[in-house]
Amino acid sequence: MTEGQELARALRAAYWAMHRRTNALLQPHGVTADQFVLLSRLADEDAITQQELACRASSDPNTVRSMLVLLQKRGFVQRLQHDSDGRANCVVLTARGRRMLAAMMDTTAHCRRQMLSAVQSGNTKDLSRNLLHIAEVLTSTLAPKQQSPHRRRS
Amino acid sequence: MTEGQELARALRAAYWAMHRRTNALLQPHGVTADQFVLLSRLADEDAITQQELACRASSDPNTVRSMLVLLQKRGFVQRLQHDSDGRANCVVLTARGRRMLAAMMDTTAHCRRQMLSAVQSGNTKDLSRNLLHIAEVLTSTLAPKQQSPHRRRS
DNA sequence: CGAATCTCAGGCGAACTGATATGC
DNA sequence: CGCATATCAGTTGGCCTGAGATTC
Repeated sequence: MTEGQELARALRAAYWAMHRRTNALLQPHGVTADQFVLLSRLADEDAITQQELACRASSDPNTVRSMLVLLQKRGFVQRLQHDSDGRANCVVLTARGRRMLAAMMDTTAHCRRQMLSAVQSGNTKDLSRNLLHIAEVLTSTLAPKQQSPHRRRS
Repeated sequence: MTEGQELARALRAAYWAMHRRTNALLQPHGVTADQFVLLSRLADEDAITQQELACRASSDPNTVRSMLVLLQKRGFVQRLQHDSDGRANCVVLTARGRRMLAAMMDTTAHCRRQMLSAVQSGNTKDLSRNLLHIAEVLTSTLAPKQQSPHRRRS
């Protein structure tokens, strides 16, 4: 019965170790680990809405907005009007944002390599899939009525 | 080369899913997920120093202190003078703290079960070990000059 | 002496809540 | 109309830094 606790503890330990290490590595760049996550997720697929970005970055729309405002001031991202939906914004990486992201990727490459090498028998795919599955199970049951973590008037 | 990013992303997704879910479950108790972690780690081995507790909870001494002050006000923990070391405090769970912890454990039991069931082929031990190994690798190299911020000197 | 442990003050990024405006 | 997306204001818990006091 303590297996669940062990897993929870290990998950927390691994995440915070990664987070702290990334923050320390990125400090010279003047960017936080969470901002790095946003830029990184944004590079996967450009021109997505803030909500979509929040979903991919395991964050929420309000937090993403304030972070984007900051990143936009520094010229890393740009928010454009959506073509077909007047409500939405399209977030895109600027050329400067891409250069910065490349530099950050380089800085943190060794850290990622360390993480991969720490996995026994090298089945990192399994590890990632299991983690994603855990996330899936826990978020899908967050709001029984709807999946997205949005309020609903009762 | 993107495997490291996938792992990092999956790790973040799983952790935050767990954290948000736990926070939501514990909200009626008036306790946060991080406070739950502290009490839980404290139940493993009572009467440990704040620094040791910070290490086990993947946190830092300053944060642990402020959290303990809050938990002490509510009567969940007590901080006593260390027997042999005048500098250190011994943190112990009160009877009320143990009752609250038991209630919280009960509330979050289903969540932990969900996490375990989400792991394919049921090798949760491997998963936990891999995660702990990742944490170990990343923290041991955090400060090249001095080992981990709170490690016991042999 | 230096090193370790805790306390205290302060700042800050990020998560969260709630309300509002606007477009679907 | 309801619903969805984004903005804005404000609060909060927790992470972090740096200082100081005390003890080993």
